[in-house]
Amino acid sequence: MSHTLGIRQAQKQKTRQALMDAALRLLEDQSLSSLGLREVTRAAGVAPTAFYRHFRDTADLGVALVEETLGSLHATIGEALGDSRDERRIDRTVALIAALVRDSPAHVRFVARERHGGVQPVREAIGAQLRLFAAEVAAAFAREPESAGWKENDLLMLAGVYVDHMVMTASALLEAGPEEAERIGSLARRQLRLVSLGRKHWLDG
Amino acid sequence: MSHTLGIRQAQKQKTRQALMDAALRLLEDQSLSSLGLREVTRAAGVAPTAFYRHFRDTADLGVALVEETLGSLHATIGEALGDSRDERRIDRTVALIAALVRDSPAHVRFVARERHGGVQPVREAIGAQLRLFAAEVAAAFAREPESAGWKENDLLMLAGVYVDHMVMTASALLEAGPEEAERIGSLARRQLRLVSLGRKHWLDG
DNA sequence: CACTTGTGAGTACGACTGTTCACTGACTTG
DNA sequence: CAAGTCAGTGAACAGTCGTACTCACAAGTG
Repeated sequence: MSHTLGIRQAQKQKTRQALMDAALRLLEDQSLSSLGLREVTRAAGVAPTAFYRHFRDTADLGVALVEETLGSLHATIGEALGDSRDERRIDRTVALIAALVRDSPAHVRFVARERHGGVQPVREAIGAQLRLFAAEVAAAFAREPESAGWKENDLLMLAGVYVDHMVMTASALLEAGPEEAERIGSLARRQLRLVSLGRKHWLDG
Repeated sequence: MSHTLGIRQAQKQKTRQALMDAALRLLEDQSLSSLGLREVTRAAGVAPTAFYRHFRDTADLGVALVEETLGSLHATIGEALGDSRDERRIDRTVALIAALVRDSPAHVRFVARERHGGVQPVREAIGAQLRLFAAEVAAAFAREPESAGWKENDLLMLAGVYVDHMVMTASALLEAGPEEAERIGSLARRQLRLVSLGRKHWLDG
């Protein structure tokens, strides 16, 4: 049973999680580049020096937060894209984004904010994850008969539009309150339908 | 001749501009929420207290930077969108973005970064400007015969896709070096063409 | 001319920052 | 059960931060 972590390891993980949770809460109204190490430890109820047992600096913590937010999302998104009927897929995708924003708004806010933020390693971590998503979306499209005749490059282009659009929608849902969620969801679905129409006629000319 | 500012006013403007330029340079590798007042004045070669003569705080300076970056862009963008031929308009739009990024990368980086950044007043200022752009783009589309039968709401939806896409392209051009500019420009043009195809067939069903 | 106004300089303050170090005490291992 | 490991502590370091003062001086006004 190598699964059961020792008491020691378990408590370490707990402190690490406390630091990440505290950081995420503080990041709701500031950027990572202004997040102080002491600030985080204070909010987590830990001595400042304990921070170094888990992260090199706040940028390192940021990268860990990216992993936590986006790392477990690949399976979910692949599932939603598996639907072959266009209308259904759009509905499921938008619903997935809406659920994500509803259930963990702080995580989503963090990623949207730091995607172009002032901390390079975090920007790169997010960029890498999003490129991964785009590749998966492209692969899902490639499996459909509609994609016959498409160049791989163009499939990636299309996937890029989808992924960018998801991030934009998530961000819009965040900035608006829950009362506007339905309006934004409807807007997002129409935009995806527009893109989907473009896809259908891509090879026409 | 009320145009000629007094020597006094002129020097004040000069100091103000020096502060904004210094801030913009510092913001290339950090976010506004971590930008210090002293940091800015030090870089501008001015005493810390002089800052208060021009701005209430760094957030206020940020709003001024938004105005400087986006305020003068409305005319330019309207001109590019005036072209009625689809292909030409796409080329001109992408070229405009590329030129903007080439000529004032720091300004563009600032806007892309703070659009979802940690300083609320700046986020709102950027949001307001982008909504203004979207309205102008929608108005430009509305003038074309292709838009007959379109609901105003759908025109705004289409315009939103355009504006979001411009920001994304600008940001992508920033993160990649100049050697990748052509590849990203080509990608952006294909994505706009996809959207344009969707537009043509929007009323088909 | 004297007078008001506003700009920028200078100083000082208390609070906060990241990082280092020696240390404790609970858990793990032989 | 003893020895070793190591997450977390608390004190001290040299900085930076925003802000509140006072002050000199130049520009515009009557």
